[in-house]
Parts: sequence; structure tokens; C-alpha cells
Amino acid sequence: MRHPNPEEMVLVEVLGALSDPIRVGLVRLLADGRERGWGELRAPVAKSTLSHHLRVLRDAGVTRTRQEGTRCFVALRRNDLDVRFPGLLNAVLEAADGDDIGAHVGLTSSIDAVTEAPEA
Amino acid sequence: MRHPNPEEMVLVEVLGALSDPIRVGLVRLLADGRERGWGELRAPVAKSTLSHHLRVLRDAGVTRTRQEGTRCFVALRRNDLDVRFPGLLNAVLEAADGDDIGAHVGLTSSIDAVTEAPEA
DNA sequence: TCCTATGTTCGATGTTTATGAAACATCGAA
DNA sequence: TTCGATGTTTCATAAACATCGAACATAGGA
Repeated sequence: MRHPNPEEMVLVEVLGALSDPIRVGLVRLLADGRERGWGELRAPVAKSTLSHHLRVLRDAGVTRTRQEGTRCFVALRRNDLDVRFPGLLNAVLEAADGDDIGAHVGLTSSIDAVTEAPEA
Repeated sequence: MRHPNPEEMVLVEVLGALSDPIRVGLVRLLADGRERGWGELRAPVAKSTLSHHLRVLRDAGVTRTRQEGTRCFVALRRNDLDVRFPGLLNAVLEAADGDDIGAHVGLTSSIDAVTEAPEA
């Protein structure tokens, strides 16, 4: 599980990591600085694909994944990114918010926990 | 030759266009706001490949290509980008300058015009 | 009209990427 | 130790991408 140091981060790799709606959605989700549980993340893809996207973000240095026992927690490396590429993340986040990119990505808790009413 | 209006520009498409060293090099070259002749651009790729890269940038809305007679002139759409995605281009340019990304891309005039001395 | 310079487009090729299913590895609980 | 939950990795596939050379289109000039 690779986590590049700030000086190892490559600009075009970061931009490439952010050139996908699902990944931008994930970044937006983590933009509040809170660490999120892997299973808490909802995206309209298979879990192997979600794992792939999280790896692209992680490898580029955008996110950090922490393992605790059998589960993982993901967080945005906002500070590292701000130091390495000042202004970049903010610009992307504001643009993404403005266009509501990656809206299909969400948290289990945001809707399901409430909507998922006792059916049947 | 498509040139998207600012409102038609797509964030992830712009980021994708900027996720290649050669294209970043081209953008850096145009960052001074000057329009450059196509033939003036030097990149370590075949001209068909260069044409391809310029098209990716153009399609994303990063550059504008103007045709005049039999030749073309390329310019950075800095203002349009700044309005559509505030701060994004500057952040990318500063990061790219800091890492000297796309250094293989240059202008004919920068070296050749001087080096290209009367041989023989 | 014919030639030439300038880019674009097309066709082919090899690489990378996104995707999902299935197998796997790991850790905690029973 | 066996089971179950949680992600990762592997495998396969289809699409996208970077690259080049060759063919093409166009606009001036001879």
C-alpha cells in the first residue's frame, strides 16, 4: 500500500487521478477532512472497481488509507497536497462543487441509514 | 475544429487534458499569453502526434487554434479558463513550473534560430 | 494548372484504463 | 480452528489513449 511522500507526488499523475468523475466524487466526499470508513463509501460501481479508484487516488498521493483490523479508513491528504501543489485541490474542489461532479458518489449514512426503513 | 464555450467545458476533461507531460509543456509554452505558430512548436513526437495533443487541449477548451491561410496559430484560453475554473490554471502552471514538467517541449525560435547557423 | 508547405485525418499497433466476477488474504468472532 | 466480514488482487474484456507513418485536404505560389 504505497503512499508517496509529498516530494514524490507527480503533478500529471495527480491530475490524471482527478480526471474521473467517480474519483472526484470521492475527493469531494472527503473534502470536509473527516476520515471515512471504506464501507461507508457508496459509488455506482463494483467493490473491486471502487478499490481500484481508491488505489489510483492513493498512489497519486491524493488520499491516505489506514487499515485498522479488518477494515480501512480513507482520508484526503489535503495538507500534503496544499504544500506540494498550492491551490490545486481547492481549485478542483470548487469547480467540482460548482458543477456537482461525482454526485453519484455518497455515504451510506447520508441516505440509506434513514431511507433504509424496515421494509416488508 | 471544436472550441467549447466556457459553460461547455468539463472539469474532468480539462484535468485529463492536463494529465500528460507534453500537453502541460505546451500549456506552459503558451502561458505568456502570446499566440504561437504551429510550426514554431517543438515536441519530441511526430507531427501527427503533436496534432493529436493540440486537439485534446483544444477540445477540452484549454487552447484556441486559429487558422490563417495554410497555417495555424495556437493560444492559451487563459481568461476563459479563469472564469470557468478559477485558480485551476494558475495552480497547475505553478506546479508545472516548479517541477519543470514538459521541458522537452519548446519553441523553434528558442534554440534553433540561433543554433541553426549557416551550415556547410 | 501543378507544385509545395502546412496541418489534419486515417489505419495500425501497443499500452493503459475502467469494469466486474471470482479468488484470495486478513482479521476478529464464535 | 472454522466462519464471516472486509478489502485487495487476479483475470478477462472492452474501451480509451499515445504513437507513428501514410494518405489526405487546403491554400498559396510558380
